[in-house]
Amino acid sequence: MPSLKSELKKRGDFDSVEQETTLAILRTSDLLENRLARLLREHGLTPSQYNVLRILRGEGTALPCLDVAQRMIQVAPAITRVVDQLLKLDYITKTQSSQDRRVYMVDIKPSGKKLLAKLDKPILNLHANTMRHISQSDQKTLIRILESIRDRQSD
Amino acid sequence: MPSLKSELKKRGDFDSVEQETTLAILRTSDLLENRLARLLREHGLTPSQYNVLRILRGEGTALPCLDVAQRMIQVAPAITRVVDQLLKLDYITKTQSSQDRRVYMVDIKPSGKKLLAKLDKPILNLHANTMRHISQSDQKTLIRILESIRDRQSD
DNA sequence: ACCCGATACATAACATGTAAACTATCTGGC
DNA sequence: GCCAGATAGTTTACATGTTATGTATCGGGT
Repeated sequence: MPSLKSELKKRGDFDSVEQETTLAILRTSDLLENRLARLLREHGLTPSQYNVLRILRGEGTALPCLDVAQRMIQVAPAITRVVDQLLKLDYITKTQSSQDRRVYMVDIKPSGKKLLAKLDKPILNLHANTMRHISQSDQKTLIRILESIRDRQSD
Repeated sequence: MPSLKSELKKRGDFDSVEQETTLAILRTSDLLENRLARLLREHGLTPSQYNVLRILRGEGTALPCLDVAQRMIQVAPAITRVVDQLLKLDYITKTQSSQDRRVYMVDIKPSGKKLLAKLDKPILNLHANTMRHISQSDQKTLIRILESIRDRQSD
């Protein structure tokens, strides 16, 4: 563990470098989430709905609800509702599996794919714009450090 | 709370380094948020409630609701409810200002300060543990890059 | 064949974020 | 003074995340 005590004294608002790092990540994430949410809202989608569609398009085949949940790092109840929403919006299908009747397979419809296709470029632009002042080298550094933070976690 | 962080690395034709950077930030933030939320929950607090208490303790004096909201980068309606919750929990006070009767000042009570004092060390430990494998130098790099991402945003 | 634990979802209850509309109050210009 | 517009908060409606709990179904061991 790094030298906590030496840093404790003059850190101003922060109790430790670790805390400052954490807050920096949380704040930045919040900013990015909001920007993405705003863009998606213009197209009538929420971030969760968008993520489900992205997963289904990426997979290229129908998936059980829980598989979608797993890829979104989310819990079952959240998926149930998002799937319901997307069904209402007519972007996906949901069919009970005949092999295992507990399972419901969801798949993206052409209308969903069309919507995603319309979103691809604006979203790419959004991300490019957000990072336009950050060098590729800094971005790679960022990715590397963040990855090591995530990978080293036990739970 | 999921805890299964499958790092799927699929590169679509519209992916980019910028997008990867964004996703890295969002995923890491999600992880950190969840860990903090779990710790706070053990003490009966939500992250929002904790943040309000932290702000009030840090300020050292009563604040108008909207000032609290501003510091949390949140919108008014969210604050109204969190303040209500904290009132019910008896951790804060809320009094109408006599100068401007539209304004309601909120302040932390001794019970709130006591709770925060109990939380300080566990939270410090949590952050330290999360970052235990990350060098101080990497953390500072991280903070610098994230800061420049946030600072360069127009909105 | 039957029961019991595991699995896939769904539902309920709660907290929070967002936008939009509403109330109360203040303030500047007339 | 009075009124129009701004400001502080609240309320409402909606989507989502969380935990706890319920329901249907599957599957293995006896």
